[in-house]
Amino acid sequence: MRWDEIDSQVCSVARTLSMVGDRWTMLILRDCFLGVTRFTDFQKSLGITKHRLSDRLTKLVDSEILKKQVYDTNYGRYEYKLTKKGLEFYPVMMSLVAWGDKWATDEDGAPLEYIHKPCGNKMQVATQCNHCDEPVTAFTITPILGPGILEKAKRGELVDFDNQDIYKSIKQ
Amino acid sequence: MRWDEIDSQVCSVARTLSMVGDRWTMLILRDCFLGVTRFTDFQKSLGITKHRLSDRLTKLVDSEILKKQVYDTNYGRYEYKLTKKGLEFYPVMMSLVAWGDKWATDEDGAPLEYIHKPCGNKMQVATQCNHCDEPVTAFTITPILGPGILEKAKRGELVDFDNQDIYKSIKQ
DNA sequence: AATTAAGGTTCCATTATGGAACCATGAAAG
DNA sequence: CTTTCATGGTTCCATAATGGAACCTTAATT
Repeated sequence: MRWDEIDSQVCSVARTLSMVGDRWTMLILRDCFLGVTRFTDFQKSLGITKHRLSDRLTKLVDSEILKKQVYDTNYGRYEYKLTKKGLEFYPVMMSLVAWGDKWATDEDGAPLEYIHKPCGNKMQVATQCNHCDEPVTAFTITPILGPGILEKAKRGELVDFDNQDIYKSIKQ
Repeated sequence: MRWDEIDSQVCSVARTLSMVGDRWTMLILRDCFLGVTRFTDFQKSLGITKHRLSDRLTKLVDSEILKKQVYDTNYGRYEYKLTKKGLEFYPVMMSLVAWGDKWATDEDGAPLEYIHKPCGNKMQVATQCNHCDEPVTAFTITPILGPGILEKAKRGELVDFDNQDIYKSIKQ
C-alpha cells in the first residue's frame, strides 16, 4: 500500500495521519500553536526548505486545518492561521509535549513550560476518561467495533473484515 | 535541515517526532495498542512492505518504545511488545483517535469505540489541566521558556536563541 | 539604481519507499 | 523422506519524496 492510500482505511488514526502524519507537518502545527503565522518565520524556525514548506502549508489549507489570510493588503503578504479544526488538534500536540518532556529531553529538562491561565499553575496535560475523570491507560480500555465499521460490514463494503480478528484487547 | 537532524532541536515535539514522526511508525504503534505483536500481523493489518516494517520495528526497538521477545523458543518466533515508554504513548494515540473521530470520519461515525473498564462507559478522552481539571485549549495556555532552554542559554550553547522571539502567545 | 524583504517556484542530486522476488528455519502433510 | 506451508525476514530495482541551491516577482528602502 502506498502512503497516499492510507486514508482509505477505516481508522481514525490512519485518516488523521494521512493529513498530518508525514515529516514536518506536525512541526509546522507546533509552530502554529506557538503563534507562528508567516512563511518566513516557519522557515527560520524549522529549517525546512521553501518548496517543502510551501507544499505542506498548501496541504494543511486544503485539509482546512489552516486558513491563509492576507494581513497586509497593500503589501500582499499572508498569514497562516489555525481553523477550528486545527485548534482542536491542541490535545494531540500537548500529549506529544508531555511524552517528549518525560522521555525525550536531556538532563536540563523541559524546553518549554506551560502556564494554565485560568488557574495560574505550571501545567501538564492529563488524559482522562470524560465520564469518571480517571486517567486512561492502555490496560483499562477495551476497544469495540463502532458504527464506522459495523455499518459498512452490514452493507458488505469491508473486503478485509477478517483482518479485524488480528486485534485483541491488549494485555499486561 | 535534513529530517535526521531534527532531534538536535531543543523541542520535545521535534525530539518525539524524530522517533515516531515518519510515515508508518504511528500506525505501527496504533496496532500495538490494539494488541498486535507479530511481524506478519502488522504486515496484514497495515499493508506495509516487509523491509519497511522490518526497518521501523528495529528503530522502535532501538528507541526502547518496543521490545522484541522470543515467544516460542523451539520455533524461534518473535513478538514486539510495548515497553513502559511505549505504553505511555497511549494519550497521544487516544488524542489522535478523538480528533480523527470528530474530523476525519465519514457519515457512519467512529470505526472503533472504547469502553473504559473501571467505569464501564463508552469513553472519549478529555485533555485537562492536571491542577484544576479544566479542559485545555490553545487560548488558555501561555508557553514560557523552561530549564531545557534557559540552562543551555546560560551556558551559551544556543546558537539560534534569537529565533525564540518568533514565538508569541497565540491569540484568538 | 541597487538592495532588502516576503513569499514563493524551478532544477537537480540524494534519500526513502513500494513491489516483487528470494532466503532460512522448522513444522506439517503426503 | 520429499514437498509444502508459515514465519520472519533480506536483496534488488524502479519510482516517489526530499534537500539544497538558484532564481523569480512585487513592493519598499537606501
